[in-house]
Amino acid sequence: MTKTAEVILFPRNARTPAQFQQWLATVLQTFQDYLVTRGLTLTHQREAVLRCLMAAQRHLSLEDVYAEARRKDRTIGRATVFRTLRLLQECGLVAEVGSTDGRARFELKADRPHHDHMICVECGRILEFESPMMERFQDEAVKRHGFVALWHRHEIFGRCAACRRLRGRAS
Amino acid sequence: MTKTAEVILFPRNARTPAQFQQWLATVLQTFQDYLVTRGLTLTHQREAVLRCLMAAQRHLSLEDVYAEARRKDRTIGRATVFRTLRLLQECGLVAEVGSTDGRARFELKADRPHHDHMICVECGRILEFESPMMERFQDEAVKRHGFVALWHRHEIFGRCAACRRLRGRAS
DNA sequence: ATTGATAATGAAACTCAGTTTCATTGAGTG
DNA sequence: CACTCAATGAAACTGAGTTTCATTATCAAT
Ligand SMILES: [Mn+2]
Ligand SMILES: [Mn+2]
Ligand SMILES: [Zn+2]
Ligand SMILES: [Zn+2]
Repeated sequence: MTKTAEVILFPRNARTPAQFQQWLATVLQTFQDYLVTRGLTLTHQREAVLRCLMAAQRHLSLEDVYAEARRKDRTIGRATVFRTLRLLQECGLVAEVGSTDGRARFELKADRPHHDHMICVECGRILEFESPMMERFQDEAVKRHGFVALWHRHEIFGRCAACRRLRGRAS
Repeated sequence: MTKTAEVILFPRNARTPAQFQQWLATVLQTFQDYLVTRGLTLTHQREAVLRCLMAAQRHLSLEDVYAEARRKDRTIGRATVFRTLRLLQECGLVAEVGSTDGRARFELKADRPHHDHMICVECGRILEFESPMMERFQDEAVKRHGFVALWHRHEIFGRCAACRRLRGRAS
């Protein structure tokens, strides 16, 4: 049987400031291109939201983004953050991720391959992993049922290694 | 490469009335056993909620169960349905399933093996399938990260065969 | 039967993440 | 400078889910 390859994607590999700027420029361009097709413009508020997500080393909630963006610009509104997150999802740059506390989290899809999530019910940490074999058998299953997949969500809830070590043998 | 085995579980295989009664008795007993350990009792309201889920040929929302149970007993309350659904989840008889309309759906885990879901974004239909291979590679991935899985949710959103036929070539 | 303790219930109120409204501001055009 | 319309943020609204609370059912011990 073929070997599975999995990779932890967070924390994101360090980028030099120069590399970050490069990446930022690319992603901003992608966003702007989308906005143009909709007759919209890339405002500084919209850019701020995107920058927050790009700088983050974890999955942010709407409220997280709002708080973070607000540190730079005291007047930015929750509504704008909400609307920008929707735009970013529409153009495929951002995806929603499950959580254990009832608040949706968001992640950049920009520069990363598809992956699934393990979510720790203890500490809320989200572990990202890839499993090409799982994706492969999923494709098979979908085809077999004449279904056409648009997107999927595969989230495994449980306890992460760190929390198990901390709490001892109790599961 | 090994062949994957998938089975559509809904609509549930027909049961003779006698078989249904048998099944009902078993499941009710399981529920009651759990309630006893908590010092609670199996009331007729609680039984009604469970009966609704057992009789249903589709995934019901809280509101669905409430409406259905209400047809039998005009005074049953939304709060009781809510609380009963929670009890049923706690004892492992019922699980929550995703949806496309923002309302959680529930399904009996009672007599069925683990399975995942394909959810049609067009008609809301929920297709159930099993993929032992997927589960296998999932287990591998989980172990590799020192994670302990408690439960998981694997939901594929897209268009079902029926809706694609209806709407023509457009995806 | 009567009492007292506690489980159970349902109507209504509340929560809160998410979403919309609306008056105002800003950016661009002729 | 008008004029148009995208964009914004404060505040109001929404609605699934959840809790509160006054009332009712259950049942064990008199
Ligand atoms: Mn996947
Ligand atoms: Mn599964
Ligand atoms: Zn953890
Ligand atoms: Zn469909």
